[in-house]
Amino acid sequence: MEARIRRVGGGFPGYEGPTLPRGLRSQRGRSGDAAKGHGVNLARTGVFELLATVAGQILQDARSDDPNGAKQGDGEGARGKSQSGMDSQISGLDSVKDFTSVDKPQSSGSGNAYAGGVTHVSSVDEVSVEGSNDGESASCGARSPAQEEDRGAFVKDVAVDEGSGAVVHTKGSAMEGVVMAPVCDSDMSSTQAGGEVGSPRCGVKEMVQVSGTYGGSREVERYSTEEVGAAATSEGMACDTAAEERTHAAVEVVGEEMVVVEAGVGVKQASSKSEAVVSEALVCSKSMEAEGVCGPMDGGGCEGWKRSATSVAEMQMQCKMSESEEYGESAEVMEEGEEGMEDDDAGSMEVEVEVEERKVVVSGKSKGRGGSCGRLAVASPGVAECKSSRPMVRRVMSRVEGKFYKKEHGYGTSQRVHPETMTTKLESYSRSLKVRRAVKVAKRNHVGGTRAKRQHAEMESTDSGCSEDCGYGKKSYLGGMGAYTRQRTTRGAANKRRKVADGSPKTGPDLHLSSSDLMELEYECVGGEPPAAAAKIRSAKAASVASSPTSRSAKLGSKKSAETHVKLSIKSFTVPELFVDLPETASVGSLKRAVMDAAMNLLGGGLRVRVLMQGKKVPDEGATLSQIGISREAKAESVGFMLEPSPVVTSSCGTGEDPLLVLSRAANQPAPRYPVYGVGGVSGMGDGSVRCAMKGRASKSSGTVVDPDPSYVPPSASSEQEGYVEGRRSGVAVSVSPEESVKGCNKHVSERMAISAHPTRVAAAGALAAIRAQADASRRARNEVESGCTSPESCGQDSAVGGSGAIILHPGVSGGENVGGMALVPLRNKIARALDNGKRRVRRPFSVQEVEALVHAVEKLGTGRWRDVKLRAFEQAKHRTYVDLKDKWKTLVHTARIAPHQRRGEPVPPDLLDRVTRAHAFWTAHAAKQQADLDS
DNA sequence: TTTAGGG
DNA sequence: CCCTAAA
Repeated sequence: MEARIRRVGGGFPGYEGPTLPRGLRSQRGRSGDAAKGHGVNLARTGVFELLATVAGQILQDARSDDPNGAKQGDGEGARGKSQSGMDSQISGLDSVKDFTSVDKPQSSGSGNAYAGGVTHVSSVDEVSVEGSNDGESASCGARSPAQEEDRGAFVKDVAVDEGSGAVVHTKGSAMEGVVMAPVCDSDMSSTQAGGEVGSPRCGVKEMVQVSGTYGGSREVERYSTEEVGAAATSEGMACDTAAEERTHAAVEVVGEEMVVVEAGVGVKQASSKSEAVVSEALVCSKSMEAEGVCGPMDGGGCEGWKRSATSVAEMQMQCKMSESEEYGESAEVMEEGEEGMEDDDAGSMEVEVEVEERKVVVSGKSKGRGGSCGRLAVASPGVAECKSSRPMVRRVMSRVEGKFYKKEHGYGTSQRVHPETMTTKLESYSRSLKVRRAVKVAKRNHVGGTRAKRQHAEMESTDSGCSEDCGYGKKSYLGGMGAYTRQRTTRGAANKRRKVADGSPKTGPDLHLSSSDLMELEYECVGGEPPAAAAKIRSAKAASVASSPTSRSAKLGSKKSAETHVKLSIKSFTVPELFVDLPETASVGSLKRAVMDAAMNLLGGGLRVRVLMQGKKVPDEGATLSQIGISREAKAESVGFMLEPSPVVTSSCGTGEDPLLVLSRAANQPAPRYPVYGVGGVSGMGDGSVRCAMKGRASKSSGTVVDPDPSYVPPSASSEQEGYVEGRRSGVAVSVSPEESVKGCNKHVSERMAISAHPTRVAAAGALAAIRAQADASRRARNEVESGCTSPESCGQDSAVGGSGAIILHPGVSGGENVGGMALVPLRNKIARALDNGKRRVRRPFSVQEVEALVHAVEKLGTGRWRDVKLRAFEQAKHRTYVDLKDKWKTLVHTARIAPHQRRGEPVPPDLLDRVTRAHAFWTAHAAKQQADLDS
């Protein structure tokens, strides 16, 4: 009886949350699948990113050459499509900056009409917005394919990079270095991605933001602007970062109501002169009504400029457009007669930002409805500090709607916050070194406290690249096939039955490694500078710990610090031979593509990382590094890594025996999805990460759980440090879930290769050469100002290679498993549906952020409109179907009713459960009433 | 395809 | 999460 009636309400009385943009409905036409089809290219990209991640530093030089380029996500080249550019924003994070005092601009521009929505933050140094426009960079990863879709969702993450030169500069006056970065939130919902799911970009370190959001997070959006100090300082490498200095300012908007501005200032050398820069970001949040500044436009979404926003004006236009969309939605809503409250507009927001004790830079208040555009100005008072490697953790207290959320920010990191969940903590840090890409972000959020533990996975962890579902960044742990625990349903009785399986989760499962985490770990190893990244992480954790009950992370962190770290520099991976078959008449471009395809397919088929010592495969997965000979004293040369196809067998993940890490799932894996990116933006949550399930190992190895999907940010980047990973990637976490990624983001990626013997073939060497050539080319291109990639493909390739820079194929060394003399033929399909194979999807527990997003959406939409809930809050979370959301709601309702000690899994904040209870009661009553009315 | 529910 | 009946 309930069903169907519910549509009417606009929100239940108790619901006070900000309203989300509803533009989604308009999408109704799109079938659920809409999401499914995007991003073909992305998929590829994602794969590459994975490789990149894994590979780590290859091609460093390339990067080092161009600072700007470095930022980008690179791997994405594939994406050819436009959107990618934006994502990268995060990348730049690493750079260190100082705050220099800048005061200028506060006033600038602010004259806007928006009702109070303007916040000014002034940051020192020049601020530029970094949008990764570069074609190359295209780190799209961050964004989930979904994001790319119509909606403008992405906008959020847009950053304009000056470095790229042409790009956006609007006002450019260098002098001021002011850059306007418009942000649009097209819809709250869509945004997240960055997360997610976005993007999940796989493992993109830099991309954190993306969509990770999970699902949904549209509500929170984050913008970050980075500036590259054009100025002089480029040389000061001391800080390790690259020459360029950047200032990173991120603004997050949650829902409409909240705007958080995060200003990260890279530390630059003190000596360097810092010029005050002001960055202003225009944020058009949907909430902000178009009324004000932005005029309505017809939909176009912000997407347009993601890629190459050329001018501010355009951006603004975009904003407008996006806004209009929302409007449209509202209108629609009205038509439907929802009485509810559209909270969207209402509310006031205050943001307080505390930067390293420096002062609150921003404090703004915006009030509901009126503000169409908010402008943020960041002023950074202090002088910069340079702590080189150390990440600074800043806490930002944001008060939204009377609630405070703490956020911690690492240097340069920008993350997306899950829309609804303010609690997400993001931390991004960038490592300097030559390679900046190392930046990662680990986010963690927990309101209640996450119990996830993170361990140093050492070599084991690898999936970095993996998962990002578009948007969310969460970590999921893989229980392993066997370990998989069945979710409890709301029914109480059910619990008992399946308990057997559950046991594991609690014990070991707590540990979650997010892809981002993994990345970090790797870096730690590689960089050896535990201090920097590690420290950051630690600090972040510590901070997070404070808020979370469980202090595991803290423990881990401390423990970790005590250990001796091994520094490894991975220059290349050995991969199985790849053969491509081309006619002599084929063009070089064809060759490149063929190679790329081969590589991608290989990846798509699932790769594992094998550790080689003295050229021999390391068999014992459980052995410590020191046991197998990897120690500080050991020669780096003795250690090698090899990428090999993961076994077709399902167990790749679960098998603990092999020291291989599965980068991507084997085809037969349950969900071979590769998350490409997280979301865009914040949403970063994009999901895209691929999750590698490290089955069983979690407990054994201590918690190495890989969470594939950091990307999604539920709202965006909800990657949690511990709990999730969002791929988060750098600022935003994006997590990708393998499955989703495939589905949503990259369908094609998942293809597998079949091998067939073929007479003519081009040796891998040739392929490698081609790849390298491309990498070089891409590198160069990067340096150039803006590279427009004309052809998506080529672009994609380049970026993928160069950006991720990671993978280099070595023909000579083929792992034992190579297929000799065969041509790789991709088999398409298949991966996508694990279920078809009878496999169960990998379990991906909802993160607090996701829960928050879900609750928020349900408060507004009610139960019985799961599709709308999905679109509204989890559009970018490809792995969350409306059925999943419905199921989750069911479990939440149940959870709220049982005693806390009976609850399992990551604790859901009491306040959230209260909201669940209230919303459930409200909507149940509402449905009953509706039914009664009908009956009568 | 969505919704609603049982499992 | 899965599976399915209904719609």
